[in-house]
Amino acid sequence: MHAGTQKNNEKAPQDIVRELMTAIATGTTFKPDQRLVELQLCDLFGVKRSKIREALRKLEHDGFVKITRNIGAVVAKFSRRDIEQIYDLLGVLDGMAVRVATPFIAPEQLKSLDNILHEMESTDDPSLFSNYNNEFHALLNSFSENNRLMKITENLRLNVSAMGFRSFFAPGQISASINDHRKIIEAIRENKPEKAERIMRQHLIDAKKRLIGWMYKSL
Amino acid sequence: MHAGTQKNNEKAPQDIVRELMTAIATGTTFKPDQRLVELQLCDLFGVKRSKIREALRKLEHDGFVKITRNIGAVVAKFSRRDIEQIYDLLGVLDGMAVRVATPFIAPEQLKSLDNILHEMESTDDPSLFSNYNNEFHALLNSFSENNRLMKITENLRLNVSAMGFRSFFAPGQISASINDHRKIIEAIRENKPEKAERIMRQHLIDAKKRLIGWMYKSL
DNA sequence: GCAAAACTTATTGTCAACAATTATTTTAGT
DNA sequence: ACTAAAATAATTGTTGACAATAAGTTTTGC
Repeated sequence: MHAGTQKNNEKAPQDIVRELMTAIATGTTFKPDQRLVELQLCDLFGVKRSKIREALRKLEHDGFVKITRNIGAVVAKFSRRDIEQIYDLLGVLDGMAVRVATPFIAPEQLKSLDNILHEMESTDDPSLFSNYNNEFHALLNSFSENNRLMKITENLRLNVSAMGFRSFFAPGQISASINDHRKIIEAIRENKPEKAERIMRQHLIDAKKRLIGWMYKSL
Repeated sequence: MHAGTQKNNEKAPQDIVRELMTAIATGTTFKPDQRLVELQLCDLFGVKRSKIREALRKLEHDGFVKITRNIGAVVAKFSRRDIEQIYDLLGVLDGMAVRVATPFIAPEQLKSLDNILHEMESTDDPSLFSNYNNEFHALLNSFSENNRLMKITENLRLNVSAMGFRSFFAPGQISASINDHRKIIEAIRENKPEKAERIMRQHLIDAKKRLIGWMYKSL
């Protein structure tokens, strides 16, 4: 069925944002610096221009596109500096989350974290691994019961994905990540918030270094 | 160039957001739970409805209003939990900022921080003090050269202001704040990033406790 | 042939009218 | 006088048309 004919109406504008966001984040449909033409998106998503415009504004606010007046939206391109900024922020925020959450994490919650870790251990597909990794951190952050923190970190992670490469292609990233997560779970089990925070911070600093080193290895 | 003069039109939509944001944040014009009617805002700002709508969406995204379908925007109301969340986040983010910045802060930058501190010492108007306080933290955060962090913390601080009370009415807040800032500057001068971070964190934890204690003193 | 100017097309920005929904007032019944 | 239903008004949501601007194409002058 063609784009125009929606028997029963209405994709929620929120869904458009989601779809566009993941389309950008996975990099399957749109690439950095690509221009996003409103009418084309209308066709693609089968909605009217007002919805698309609204969605694009939200995406701009979240850093996925850059909108220039009379020119429109282009997919954001991230610099080395951007990557460093994002990982630094994730370090302190994820660290805070695990510190706050640790004293209150119930055994079954710990178990669910452990389950995700097991999934991570049983795959070597970087893309799949990345999904589990995001799941792990998102779940852990949710235990902090700070929904602002949740939203910020979720957004930062999506931005990382939107950079167009898979972080876990960097050599050593996967095994180091598994190791770190194991240590984090251990610290939670021991009910040592500060220790968990320290490990989490270092975990993201190391990931940043490995990633940057891999991306700019030729330099 | 102020509100009202619409001979030649064109107030940038960005300016509308700013004005509305500060109007909400200062609490002079709008109060929590107040409904913001689009046409009234059009009148007030002398712009068309499309601009207002766009501005309101941005404000919603930043947490200043809540938009409900077919009802519209109402000024956000913050709970005790919100305050705790915001201060916790500010603690780790401002802490990170000062840690990252400390090794690179030049003498004249330190001087400008010191100048703001002197201004803080020479007033006892809580509202004015609050402005200087925001200025201090914003300047310090800018030295971290992490513009994402800048944006996040700026927003969180505006949210604090939007709560409709002035944080520095809480007893002891002003003198304790001056003391903490002095210690932070000292740590920067000694070039001790981790120490500065620790003090900054504690600074915001203490502020949170004092504020919460004051707000809910009857309990 | 090439650069600049003029023209054409494509795209975004703005607006006013209308539709859909919610809030308020009036009316009717007991 | 009170409640519930109906009617009215106020408000937000959506759309298509048009204006303003940028991008692309052809023409012109040299």
